[in-house]
Amino acid sequence: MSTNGILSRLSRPDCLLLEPHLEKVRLPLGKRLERPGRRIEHIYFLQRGIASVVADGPDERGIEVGLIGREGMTGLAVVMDSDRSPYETFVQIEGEALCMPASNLRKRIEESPTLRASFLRYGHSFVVQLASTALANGRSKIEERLARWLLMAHDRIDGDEIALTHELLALMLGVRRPGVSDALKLLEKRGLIQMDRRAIVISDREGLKKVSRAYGAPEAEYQRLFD
Amino acid sequence: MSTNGILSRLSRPDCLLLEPHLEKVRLPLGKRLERPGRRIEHIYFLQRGIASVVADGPDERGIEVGLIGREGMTGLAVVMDSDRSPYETFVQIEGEALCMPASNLRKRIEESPTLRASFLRYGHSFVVQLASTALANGRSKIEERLARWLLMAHDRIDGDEIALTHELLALMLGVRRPGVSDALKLLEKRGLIQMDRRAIVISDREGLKKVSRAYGAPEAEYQRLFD
DNA sequence: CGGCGATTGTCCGAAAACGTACACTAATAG
DNA sequence: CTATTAGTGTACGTTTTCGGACAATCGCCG
Repeated sequence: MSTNGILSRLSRPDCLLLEPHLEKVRLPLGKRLERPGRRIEHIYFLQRGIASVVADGPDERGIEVGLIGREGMTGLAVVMDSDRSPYETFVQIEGEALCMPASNLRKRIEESPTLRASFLRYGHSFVVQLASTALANGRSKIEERLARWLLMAHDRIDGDEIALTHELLALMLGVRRPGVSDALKLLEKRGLIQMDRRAIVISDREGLKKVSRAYGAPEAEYQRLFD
Repeated sequence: MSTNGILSRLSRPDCLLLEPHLEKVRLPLGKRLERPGRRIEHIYFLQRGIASVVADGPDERGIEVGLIGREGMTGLAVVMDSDRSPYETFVQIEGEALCMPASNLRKRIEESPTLRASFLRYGHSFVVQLASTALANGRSKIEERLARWLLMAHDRIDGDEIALTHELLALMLGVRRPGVSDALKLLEKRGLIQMDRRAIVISDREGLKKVSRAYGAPEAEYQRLFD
């Protein structure tokens, strides 16, 4: 069922439990899927595109703490028996998702322990992603964090072209825009990527992995738990 | 029951469900409560002292991503239907905990939805803490991150004296040791802390909060969910 | 009391990232 | 086809942090 990593791995019964509530929706660029401190109304199982979870300090600009694509879902707070989170989630690269009301999800995971377990396991891999972001932010330089981000985005799209601007990337990483431009050029010089206007093409994944030291842990955890 | 923030807020029945399995243990400095990639054998509900969750890059030194004290528990991965995590958890400031086998916890949370919900809610506040660490690591300078760490530690101890060395703090924050010494002196000059050998005394919590811009979100979330 | 190890203070040059400004260039609209 | 604008390249001095070294100091043990 679906091209979503969580849904496609559900058992037949769990699948049937959700199906009546799922509705296909488009995810236009910039659409807000969750707002900080506001009740979560809908859960999105992404099929295409990328959403960012962004933390804002009290006064200052935000920084991305998590990335969600076709492997995952939004609204983990609901799975964790909460109903909101202090962070914002919005569409970074347009796509589609299957959407369902949070209240329905809450009921379904009470009915099916295996369904709940699936969501919790994804939640665990997301937790590892958060920790890995904290590690990267604390110990890696821009070039390395950029490589990590590109790899994570690459995992979540079709093809090798990631369409976004340096400006956006800078916002995500919480650094200056010229810092991103410089780092990208370094990666290009090493033959790891190519740059077009508004787009980056991944040409050497393995090379990027060597550059980015913090990539891999969440991905390994996801695979361990789902395969 | 107990001085642990989670346990003390459980309902009577949930309490009785856990009590037979809990055993009081000492937490000596440096004790490893979880090892990266290894099966989690025991869950610890801290009563006193502080444990650190540390992420290590493949080759390099680690960095702290989370802090656990009397408000919380270790072994969240088990609650998330996993059995291990890629990160290490060890005792940073000695204390005591109530300890139970992971297998028992797994069974109890299947028996009691309300018990599971309690753990999940704590898990949510911990997720927010991870995100907040990622924010601080990405956007704050050493002095600000240090203020945040001191506040988080202060929340988890009795009194105002935090006993540890600059060296340890540097490891936690993922920065150089002299960087910590310098930042501490800045905080001392502002009258926010006092320094003894191997110890730091908090003298102005509110002042520290002003310095540390990333403090507060996880704490607010914990309070919202538990009170 | 003297010595020793652990802890902290201080300094150096170098690297990384900052904030800001401005020129250039490609896509787009009129 | 030109004018406009978003996106990118580049440059400046400054701040922050790094990596490493070394001196000073404290607490403890013999």
